Amino acid sequence: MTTHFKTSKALKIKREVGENAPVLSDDELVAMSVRELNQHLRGLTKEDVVRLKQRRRTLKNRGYAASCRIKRVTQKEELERQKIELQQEVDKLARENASMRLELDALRAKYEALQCFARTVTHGPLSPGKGATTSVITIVKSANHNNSSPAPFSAAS
Amino acid sequence: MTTHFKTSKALKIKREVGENAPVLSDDELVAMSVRELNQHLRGLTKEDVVRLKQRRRTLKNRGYAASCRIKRVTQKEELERQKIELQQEVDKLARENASMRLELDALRAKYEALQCFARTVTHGPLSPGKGATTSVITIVKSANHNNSSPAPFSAAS
DNA sequence: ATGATCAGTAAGCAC
DNA sequence: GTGCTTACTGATCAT
Repeated sequence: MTTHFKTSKALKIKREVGENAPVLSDDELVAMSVRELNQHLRGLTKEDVVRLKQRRRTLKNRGYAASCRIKRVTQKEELERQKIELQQEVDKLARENASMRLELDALRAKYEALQCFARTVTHGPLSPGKGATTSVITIVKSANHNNSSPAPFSAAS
Repeated sequence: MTTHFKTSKALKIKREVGENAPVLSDDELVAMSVRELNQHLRGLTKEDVVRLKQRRRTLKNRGYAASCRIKRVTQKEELERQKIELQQEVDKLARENASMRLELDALRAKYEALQCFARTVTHGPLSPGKGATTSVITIVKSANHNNSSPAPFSAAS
């Protein structure tokens, strides 16, 4: 449905060419170097020179505008891409975080249970005195680490 | 829109200017309602009517284009703002994460040391072993236990 | 009719 | 002079 034809501007230039041959297409003109342009400028009126240069400038501007729009869209897409990426990272970290928090709480519970157990074992059978103010226990243990039974102590959560 | 006081009929100005009636500013024209416009359209040539309506349309378009540009900039700024916000959240979660990981590792070490200790106590003070590389574990228990602040249990290997 | 957006244009800035 | 950006414009689409 887009009205796109090769000759872009209907609003543009009136062509009272008569016998003049407009042998320069837009693509050619815009892609031309300055020196190439000067060759084609030979034998033209000062007005024609100005006119041709202006047409070249306009064509260049058309391209610049297109580049500018493409760049704008690209940057916006890039921004949205980064945003999604960051959001995914947030989700991932939040999941890790929750998981670790659970693990930490579970381990804390296990540790405290084991601590209670150790306390009962070490000075449970002994005379408790009154309030268990401070006790220092020193154990000498060997470096024999072949525990065949996996968990000698476990606390139900 | 700013010129909307009461329509005082006493200040009514006649504009029987014959055919010369261009005294309508852009702001007035663009802010005018259709009915107000029709009032100003009376007694004008069909061509003038078309011309005035076209000028109004152009002025409106000018405003639409400005809104469009503002919207574009606003959306881009919003995207960048959200991006910064997400980045900060990532940083915060990552810090929490690292901190928890440290805490978890420390607690695991404490737990395993305590587990070893409990094993030796429960299995009796035997374990002669052969190589008998020995390690000393010291436990200091006090009556006031807030866990995790001071290490109540320390292992030297 | 109104509002929004697209592509092209000239003006303006920066190099 | 070249390239980029902005405001404006008409065309076009959607409501």
